[in-house]
Amino acid sequence: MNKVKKYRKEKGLSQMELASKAGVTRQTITLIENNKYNPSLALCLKIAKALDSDLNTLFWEE
Amino acid sequence: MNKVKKYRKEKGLSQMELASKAGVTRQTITLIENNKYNPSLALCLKIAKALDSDLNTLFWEE
DNA sequence: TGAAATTGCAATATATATATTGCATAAAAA
DNA sequence: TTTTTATGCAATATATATATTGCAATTTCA
Repeated sequence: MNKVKKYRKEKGLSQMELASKAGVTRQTITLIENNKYNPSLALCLKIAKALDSDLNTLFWEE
Repeated sequence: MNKVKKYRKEKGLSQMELASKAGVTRQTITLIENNKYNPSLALCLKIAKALDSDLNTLFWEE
Protein backbone atom coordinates (compact mmCIF):
# COMPACT_ATOMS: atom_id res chain seq x y z
CA MET A 1 0.00 0.00 0.00
CA ASN A 2 2.36 2.80 1.09
CA LYS A 3 5.51 3.38 -0.92
CA VAL A 4 8.04 3.95 1.85
CA LYS A 5 10.10 0.85 1.09
CA LYS A 6 10.24 1.68 -2.60
CA TYR A 7 11.43 5.26 -2.05
CA ARG A 8 13.83 4.29 0.73
CA LYS A 9 15.54 1.82 -1.58
CA GLU A 10 15.71 4.37 -4.38
CA LYS A 11 17.60 6.60 -1.96
CA GLY A 12 19.91 3.74 -1.07
CA LEU A 13 19.07 3.90 2.63
CA SER A 14 18.81 1.00 5.06
CA GLN A 15 15.90 0.80 7.48
CA MET A 16 18.32 1.83 10.23
CA GLU A 17 19.47 4.91 8.36
CA LEU A 18 15.94 6.01 7.59
CA ALA A 19 14.91 5.36 11.17
CA SER A 20 17.63 7.55 12.56
CA LYS A 21 17.03 10.32 10.02
CA ALA A 22 13.37 10.26 11.01
CA GLY A 23 14.13 9.96 14.72
CA VAL A 24 12.32 6.67 15.31
CA THR A 25 13.35 3.06 15.80
CA ARG A 26 14.00 0.57 13.05
CA GLN A 27 11.11 -1.55 14.29
CA THR A 28 8.73 1.32 13.56
CA ILE A 29 10.02 1.61 10.00
CA THR A 30 9.73 -2.16 9.48
CA LEU A 31 6.13 -2.20 10.63
CA ILE A 32 5.13 0.75 8.49
CA GLU A 33 6.82 -0.61 5.36
CA ASN A 34 4.98 -3.89 5.83
CA ASN A 35 1.65 -2.17 6.53
CA LYS A 36 1.46 -3.68 9.99
CA TYR A 37 0.14 -0.49 11.41
CA ASN A 38 -1.01 2.96 10.94
CA PRO A 39 1.60 5.70 11.46
CA SER A 40 0.80 9.09 12.92
CA LEU A 41 0.78 12.21 10.78
CA ALA A 42 3.84 13.54 12.60
CA LEU A 43 5.72 10.39 11.71
CA CYS A 44 4.57 10.47 8.09
CA LEU A 45 5.89 14.02 7.86
CA LYS A 46 9.26 13.02 9.31
CA ILE A 47 9.59 10.09 6.93
CA ALA A 48 8.56 12.18 3.95
CA LYS A 49 11.16 14.80 4.78
CA ALA A 50 13.85 12.20 5.45
CA LEU A 51 13.22 10.83 1.95
CA ASP A 52 13.04 14.30 0.34
CA SER A 53 9.51 13.41 -0.62
CA ASP A 54 5.99 14.37 0.46
CA LEU A 55 2.79 12.92 1.90
CA ASN A 56 0.93 12.32 -1.33
CA THR A 57 3.85 10.57 -2.99
CA LEU A 58 4.42 8.16 -0.12
CA PHE A 59 0.98 7.67 1.41
CA TRP A 60 -1.83 8.72 -0.89
CA GLU A 61 -4.07 6.03 -2.30
CA GLU A 62 -6.97 6.49 -4.67
CA MET B 1 -0.91 24.35 11.28
CA ASN B 2 -3.17 21.91 9.38
CA LYS B 3 -5.84 23.32 7.11
CA VAL B 4 -8.78 21.06 7.95
CA LYS B 5 -10.93 23.80 9.44
CA LYS B 6 -10.33 26.08 6.48
CA TYR B 7 -11.29 23.46 3.88
CA ARG B 8 -14.21 22.14 5.93
CA LYS B 9 -15.70 25.64 6.03
CA GLU B 10 -15.14 26.14 2.32
CA LYS B 11 -17.22 23.00 1.79
CA GLY B 12 -19.92 24.36 4.10
CA LEU B 13 -19.74 21.38 6.45
CA SER B 14 -20.17 21.38 10.22
CA GLN B 15 -17.77 19.45 12.41
CA MET B 16 -20.53 16.88 12.92
CA GLU B 17 -21.06 16.41 9.21
CA LEU B 18 -17.36 16.00 8.54
CA ALA B 19 -17.04 13.62 11.47
CA SER B 20 -19.78 11.38 10.18
CA LYS B 21 -18.50 11.46 6.61
CA ALA B 22 -15.10 10.44 7.94
CA GLY B 23 -16.52 7.90 10.35
CA VAL B 24 -15.15 9.44 13.56
CA THR B 25 -16.55 11.49 16.42
CA ARG B 26 -16.91 15.24 16.43
CA GLN B 27 -14.49 15.44 19.34
CA THR B 28 -11.77 13.94 17.17
CA ILE B 29 -12.37 16.55 14.47
CA THR B 30 -12.33 19.36 17.02
CA LEU B 31 -9.00 18.24 18.45
CA ILE B 32 -7.39 17.86 15.05
CA GLU B 33 -8.60 21.24 13.80
CA ASN B 34 -7.17 22.86 16.92
CA ASN B 35 -3.90 20.95 16.67
CA LYS B 36 -4.45 19.30 20.01
CA TYR B 37 -3.14 16.04 18.72
CA ASN B 38 -1.61 14.06 16.03
CA PRO B 39 -4.04 12.11 13.83
CA SER B 40 -3.22 8.74 12.32
CA LEU B 41 -2.56 8.34 8.61
CA ALA B 42 -5.78 6.35 8.19
CA LEU B 43 -7.73 9.23 9.67
CA CYS B 44 -5.94 11.84 7.55
CA LEU B 45 -6.88 9.82 4.48
CA LYS B 46 -10.53 9.64 5.52
CA ILE B 47 -10.67 13.37 6.19
CA ALA B 48 -8.95 14.20 2.93
CA LYS B 49 -11.42 12.08 0.98
CA ALA B 50 -14.39 13.48 2.89
CA LEU B 51 -13.27 16.96 1.87
CA ASP B 52 -12.50 15.93 -1.74
CA SER B 53 -8.95 16.95 -1.03
CA ASP B 54 -5.60 15.21 -0.44
CA LEU B 55 -2.86 14.79 2.15
CA ASN B 56 -0.50 17.48 0.92
CA THR B 57 -3.21 20.11 0.67
CA LEU B 58 -4.48 19.52 4.18
CA PHE B 59 -1.45 18.41 6.14
CA TRP B 60 1.82 19.23 4.43
CA GLU B 61 4.04 21.83 6.01
CA GLU B 62 7.36 23.08 4.72
C1' DT C 1 -36.34 37.63 21.32
C1' DG C 2 -35.92 32.46 22.08
C1' DA C 3 -35.03 27.90 20.26
C1' DA C 4 -31.79 25.22 17.70
C1' DA C 5 -27.34 24.41 15.88
C1' DT C 6 -22.36 24.87 16.28
C1' DT C 7 -18.17 24.79 18.62
C1' DG C 8 -14.67 24.17 22.52
C1' DC C 9 -13.44 21.55 26.07
C1' DA C 10 -13.32 18.28 30.36
C1' DA C 11 -13.22 13.46 32.23
C1' DT C 12 -12.81 8.78 31.74
C1' DA C 13 -12.07 4.36 29.17
C1' DT C 14 -10.03 1.66 25.53
C1' DA C 15 -7.29 0.61 21.59
C1' DT C 16 -3.13 1.00 19.44
C1' DA C 17 1.27 3.48 17.92
C1' DT C 18 5.87 3.49 19.21
C1' DA C 19 10.12 2.18 22.03
C1' DT C 20 13.05 -1.28 23.62
C1' DT C 21 15.41 -5.56 23.51
C1' DG C 22 16.57 -9.48 21.41
C1' DC C 23 16.71 -13.44 18.15
C1' DA C 24 16.63 -15.86 13.50
C1' DT C 25 17.36 -15.74 8.73
C1' DA C 26 19.38 -14.13 4.60
C1' DA C 27 22.36 -11.48 1.90
C1' DA C 28 26.77 -9.04 1.22
C1' DA C 29 31.36 -8.63 1.86
C1' DA C 30 35.75 -9.89 3.85
C1' DT D 1 34.01 -20.08 4.67
C1' DT D 2 33.52 -16.66 8.23
C1' DT D 3 31.98 -12.16 9.51
C1' DT D 4 29.11 -8.18 8.96
C1' DT D 5 24.93 -5.97 7.60
C1' DA D 6 20.02 -5.94 6.63
C1' DT D 7 15.55 -7.41 7.44
C1' DG D 8 11.38 -9.63 9.77
C1' DC D 9 9.28 -10.53 13.77
C1' DA D 10 8.12 -11.58 19.03
C1' DA D 11 7.28 -9.83 23.75
C1' DT D 12 6.61 -6.36 26.91
C1' DA D 13 6.02 -1.44 28.48
C1' DT D 14 4.47 3.22 27.85
C1' DA D 15 2.40 7.10 25.66
C1' DT D 16 -1.25 8.80 23.24
C1' DA D 17 -5.07 8.67 19.63
C1' DT D 18 -9.82 8.03 19.60
C1' DA D 19 -14.60 7.11 21.60
C1' DT D 20 -18.08 8.41 24.69
C1' DT D 21 -20.76 11.50 27.36
C1' DG D 22 -21.89 15.77 28.72
C1' DC D 23 -21.86 20.80 29.57
C1' DA D 24 -21.09 25.88 28.63
C1' DA D 25 -20.65 29.54 25.37
C1' DT D 26 -21.60 31.33 20.85
C1' DT D 27 -23.80 31.81 16.74
C1' DT D 28 -27.74 31.20 13.57
C1' DC D 29 -32.26 31.43 12.46
C1' DA D 30 -37.42 30.94 13.40
